[in-house]
Parts: sequence; structure tokens; C-alpha cells
Amino acid sequence: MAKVSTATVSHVINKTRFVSDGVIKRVNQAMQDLDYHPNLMAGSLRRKTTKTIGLVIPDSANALFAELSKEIANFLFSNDYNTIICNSDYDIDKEIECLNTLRTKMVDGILVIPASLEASHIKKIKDSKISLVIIDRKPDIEADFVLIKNKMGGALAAKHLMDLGHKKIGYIDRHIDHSHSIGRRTGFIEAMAKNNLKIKDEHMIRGQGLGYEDGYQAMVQLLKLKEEPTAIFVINDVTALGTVRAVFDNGLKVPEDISI
Amino acid sequence: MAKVSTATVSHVINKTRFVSDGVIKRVNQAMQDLDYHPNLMAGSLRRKTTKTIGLVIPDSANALFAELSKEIANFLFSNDYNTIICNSDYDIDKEIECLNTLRTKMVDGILVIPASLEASHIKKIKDSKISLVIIDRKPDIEADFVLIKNKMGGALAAKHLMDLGHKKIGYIDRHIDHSHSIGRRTGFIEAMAKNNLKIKDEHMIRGQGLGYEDGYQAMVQLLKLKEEPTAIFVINDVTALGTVRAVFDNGLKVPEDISI
DNA sequence: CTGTTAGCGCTTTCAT
DNA sequence: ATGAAAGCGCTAACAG
Repeated sequence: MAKVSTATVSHVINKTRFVSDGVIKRVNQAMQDLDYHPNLMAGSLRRKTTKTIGLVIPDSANALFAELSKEIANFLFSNDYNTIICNSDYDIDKEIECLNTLRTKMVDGILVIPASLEASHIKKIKDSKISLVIIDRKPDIEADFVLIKNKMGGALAAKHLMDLGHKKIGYIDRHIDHSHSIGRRTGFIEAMAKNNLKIKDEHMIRGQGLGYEDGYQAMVQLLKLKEEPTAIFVINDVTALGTVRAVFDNGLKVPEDISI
Repeated sequence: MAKVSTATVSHVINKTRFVSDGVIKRVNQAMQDLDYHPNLMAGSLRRKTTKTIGLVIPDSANALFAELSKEIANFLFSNDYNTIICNSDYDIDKEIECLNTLRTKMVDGILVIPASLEASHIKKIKDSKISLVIIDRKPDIEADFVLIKNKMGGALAAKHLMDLGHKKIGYIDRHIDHSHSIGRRTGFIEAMAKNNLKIKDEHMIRGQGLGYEDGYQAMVQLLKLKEEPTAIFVINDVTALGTVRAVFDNGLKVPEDISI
């Protein structure tokens, strides 16, 4: 027995042909002995399916996206698919490059967390026969989406803080409104309104961006007020870390009637 | 012009044949018009190189590994390679599965952060003609490695804390010794010794594992002592987060002569 | 039921 | 300088 194809054998087993257990064992043994690994490239070319999925993501090191992409990759792996990860770095041109490369690599499907709402290039994928799912943002094209319940998230955050006894609650976001901002804020404000609470104007900080430093500066601003909030909602984890740091740098004061 | 292959054209341009600029432009135009994307599978099969690299990693969501894998993927992408990420979950069997899949997908090279020092399966890759680089750990096989300077890291950490004025420094790790543990601890202790300082036995906590809860419990133990350390070295980020939380839950006391 | 063959879409080689 | 053809390693279709 000179050479044996796994693929052939498994095909034989699964589909049409009968092969005795003995033969299967011997074939597998031969595969081991020869250290034979079937060339999936060839198979993919023939079968027209690569068993790989592309994931286009703005920043795979971002804690949320890292967790997300891990789960995606693991799920796909356990279903016999592999994942090619491609960082767009929140840059449209890179996103286009990613998409084109993935297409050229003949991935069976693409998952994309769009860098922005400008999505004509994503529409091109949709128009091809590659399967497409858009995650986290909703550009104005026809496609399958997996989205966040922003409003509910905002409401839950407000409820959590109110349950802890907070009444003077601050809100930190960047000044540009996107769907996440709007949804979360709406949910947050509505939930507070139900308890007859509202965010004071001076407690609503809308800074430049969503970075660590932005959170820091926003909090510094809040700390200058003569009436500080006792809790703050921050739109995003990284920004929140900056906020936390600012609080520490200025001394943490926990009111008696509030639990952390 | 019915169908044009990018690959052919670029080959033509780069290697042997001369094609006028006009033709190149027209070909590129046609490619756009037809929305033609060359099938890299076919090319790979023929060329015997896939322009993709496999990365086997214990947990791609771990902050350190996430950062690392992002940098790797970005670097490779900008050099015209793609990255297939595969989580081993610190499990040897999964690691073997990852390696085999990657091999079957004909990746040009594999980067692996081993799940353990047991590496006979990694040696098999090394023995094949797939390029291999081992990162972060050093199993006992011949290969190319990228390793951490643990001893230096430990020394730097000690120096940092001593520079801040700390003299009573605690040390949290799990009880099992691996190369990272040994290296960092050695560097740390030596650096302290240079300043005639040492870690008190009761300030050296060696717990069960490296999780958040392990860090928490270790710190709780330290906080029970009548003489607490004023600073702690923790072997790993996640563990350290647990430690920090334990400090907060028990009230943070900053001695006057110490800066954070 | 088993063995043979055509062909996936490229790239490389060979002939013109 | 250009065109034709072979073949990468598989799998699906087709004979026998």
C-alpha cells in the first residue's frame, strides 16, 4: 500500500461504499506510518468549499472583541471550520483589503464587525455568493446581523446603580453619537426616569473620543464639580479604565450610604 | 476579453513577460468589471505555498496572548500572509488537533505557544518540512524559540517596587514551579538581595492555581497577617486582578511614606 | 460494488 | 514574445 487518501476512505465510509473495519484500521495505520496528511488545498479546490471562515474585526486585542473572536474561533473549530482573523484597525481601506484577501482565499463565509457605517464594500461581499454576517453595527444594507441590545444594556446599568442606592449618576461618552451611544443613553435615561431620577446636565460629559485618556479627562472634569456624582456610567471599557484611574489619582471617597 | 487572471498578469509583469501599461490597465479594469477574484486555492495548490501561517495559542482571549496574536496577525498580514488562529485551551489533545488541522490546511509555517512542556507532537511538526517557531515556553526539543527574559522581568519588578520605597514585599504564585516561576522569582529575590532585602517566608504565598480567585485568596491570607507587606509581586495578570480586588474588599490603606 | 478518469483554477514549462 | 499544455492532489462522476 503506497499511498492512501483519508478523504477517500472517509468518503467511502460515510457515503456510498462499504469498507471492512479491518481495512479502515490498516489504512489509518498506513497513514500514521507514512505520516500522511491529506492536502486539504486540493480537496478544497475540487469541492469548492474551504472549511474556513474569515473574521474581520477592528481590534482583536480589545478585551470584548478578543473574547468574542475566541468564542467564534472555538465554535467554528469544534464544527470543523477554521478561522482567519483580520484586523481592520477601524480603517476602511484595511477593511477592504481584509475582505478582498479573504475572498481570494475562498473562505466559505465572512463575519465582519464593521469599522464604520460606510459599507459599500461589505455590500459587494453580500452580492457575491459568500455567506456574510455582520456583527455589532448595522450599516444600511440588507444582510444578516448580530447586534447588541443597547437600550436594554443601558437600562440594566441604570437599574444596577440605582439598586445600589445611587441617585446622582454621571454619564461619560464621546460627543459623536452612534447607534450604541444613542441606544444605551436612551435606555439609561428612561430607566432613571422611572425612578424619577435624571442625569444633571453637568454630570453628562461628552468628550472627544473613547480612549483611556478621554475617560480620565472626563472624570477629572466631574471631580471639579462642587456636587460630584456618586456613580458614573461609562460608555466603554477602555474609557472606564481611564475614569477609574482618575478617581484613584484624586482619592476615592465612598459615601457612607453607598456600597461598592 | 472574457476572463483574466490577476496572478498571470502580475507574474507576467514581475517575472518574464512584458505587457504594456495600457494592457495592464485594461486587464485591471476588466477584473473590476467582472468582479473577478483569483482563486488562491488553485494557486496555492500549484505553487505549494499557501501564504498562511497557523498560530496555536492556549487562550487567545488572555490579554497578553490577545495582544501578541494581534501583533503577529498584523505583521503577517502586512507581509501578505494570513493567520489561522487555533485555541488549545491549555489542552494537549486540542493542541494536537490544532496542529493536525493546520498541517492539513497546508500552512506555510506554524507558531505555537505550547500548552505544556510535553511536546512530542510538536516535534513531529518540526520533523516535517513545515517551518516552526515555539513561543513563550521551552520544551526539550530542537527548534527556534522566542522566549521571555523571566529573570530580568522579576528583577525589574523588584527594582520598581524598591524604588517606590517598599521594603516589605509579598510574592504570590502557584505552588507548581515552571520556568516562568523560577526565572521571575530568582530575578526578584536576587534584586532584593542586592538591597539587603528579602521576602519574609509568610509573605511568599504559593497557591493552587493562576486564576482570579487564587489571587484573591492569596491576598486574603496576606491581609490576615499582623505584619502585612506594603507591596506584592503577582506572577500573572489575572491572578493580580484577584489580588487587587481582595485589597479593595478589605479596605485599602496606603502608608504615608509610600507612593502608588 | 469497485476502478478509472476528468477536472477544480491556477502556474510553470515547453513549444512555437 | 506568445500560446498551448501539463499537472498540483484531491473528489465526484462515470464505467465496468
